[in-house]
Amino acid sequence: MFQILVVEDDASLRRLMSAALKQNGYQPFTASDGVEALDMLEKTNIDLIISDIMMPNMDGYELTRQLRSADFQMPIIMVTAKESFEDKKEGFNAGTDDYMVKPIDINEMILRVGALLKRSKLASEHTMTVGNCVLDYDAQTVSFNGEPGETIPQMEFKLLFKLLSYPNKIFTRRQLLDELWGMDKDVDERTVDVHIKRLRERCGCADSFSIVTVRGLGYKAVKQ
Amino acid sequence: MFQILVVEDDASLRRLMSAALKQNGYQPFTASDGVEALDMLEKTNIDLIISDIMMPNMDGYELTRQLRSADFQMPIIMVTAKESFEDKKEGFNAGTDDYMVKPIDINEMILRVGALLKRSKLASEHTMTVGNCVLDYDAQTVSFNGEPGETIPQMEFKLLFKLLSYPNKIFTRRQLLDELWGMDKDVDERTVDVHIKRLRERCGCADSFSIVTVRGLGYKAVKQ
DNA sequence: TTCAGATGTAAATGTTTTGTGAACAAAGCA
DNA sequence: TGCTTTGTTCACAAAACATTTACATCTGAA
Repeated sequence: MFQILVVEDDASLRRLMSAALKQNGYQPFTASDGVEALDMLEKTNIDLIISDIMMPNMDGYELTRQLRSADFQMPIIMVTAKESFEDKKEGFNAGTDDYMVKPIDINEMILRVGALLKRSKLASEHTMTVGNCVLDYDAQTVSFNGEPGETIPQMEFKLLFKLLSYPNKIFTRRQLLDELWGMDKDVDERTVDVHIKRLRERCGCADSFSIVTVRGLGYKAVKQ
Repeated sequence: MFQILVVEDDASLRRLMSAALKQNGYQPFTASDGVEALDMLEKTNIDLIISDIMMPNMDGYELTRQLRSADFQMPIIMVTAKESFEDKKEGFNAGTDDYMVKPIDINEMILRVGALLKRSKLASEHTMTVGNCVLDYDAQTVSFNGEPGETIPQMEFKLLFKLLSYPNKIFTRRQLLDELWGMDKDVDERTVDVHIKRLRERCGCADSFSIVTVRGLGYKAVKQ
């Protein structure tokens, strides 16, 4: 059973979220601010966190940053009152995985939780197999036809992993730069092209996927 | 733009709901009973239905059942006069997604519509199905008969998506240029013809729609 | 039926986007 | 430090696509 931590200072909303999670087969834990949350994380094995941004003592961003720097890798859903770009930007910099805007739709929350857990479970298996190709996230290696894995450059690996995690989904260059390089970096969009080119060469022997250009939009991985 | 069908026999309430939806950026369609509603569903691509329960000819439950068995998957909000458990039970059995009790709070209605659309959009991953043809908005692909989708050029995709979103609606070339190319662009109207031609070739194997010329006016997609 | 205007279509043209090699910069390492 | 690997930028070639053009064909009103 997945364990989910709800960090929210409004007690009635916290109860509502907690009840909905329980009803959907998750085990909820709660905290009313970031300090309590960190404390709770010490004592439990949390799989996913839903956290408000505005909280006393320690806000959601700070919580996220502390978690990530303490090497906690679970998905984090941030809850925000305002749907502003600045918020999202700061959130993603801090290492957030998803966003919800208040007032929260409980059904939507359950859906997002399910989606993130599914994805993170996949990611936490640490390997991804696509046809004759195996990616190992920990070793940052790619291997074909069962041969010993080859360590490949970080950027190429991240890019490949991202694309293969969402087959068929088109990523714009900007999206890839934001998500893989980071919002703050000021890198030319053409850089993506170069990494894509190198990836294509490297994955020439892949039998079950290819990286496809969608002119005017970006790139996507297509499974064959 | 999301298209919402209001099924309600009280004309003044229907108008009120319709106006509120329009004001909030949705495109409302109306029907006064279940039979009319089914008719309307043939001619449009409705994203969500708000339906009264008590109506002449065919009540809301029956409508829901017929829709679900005809494989329509859009969310349905039921409007009921009495807040009885039996009602809700029957409604959820029939396949309803949400409930509202009369007298309707228009703001609440808009909120519920927004929430449901967000959810169904998440779940359906942005696809539109018309007969044997599936358009995937994220992947910009078109597929027929369940075969793997083919990525098609942006303009063709936008054009096809637009036409199929409003089956039977006639678009003038000027309208299409303004809405798909953008007001500012100064493009010859004949350009539309060329894209239409290419689309027709591409969609030759579509079994349930075709793109029809309306001489002197423009083009429309017709469901068969 | 005729004819003018509307539409279909192939091909030419123009524009934008992408691929790619090479050079350079930065980081990691012995 | 000097060497190797990785990441980025740039410039130009190549490709993809959009648009225009020119002409054939169709349509409906007179």
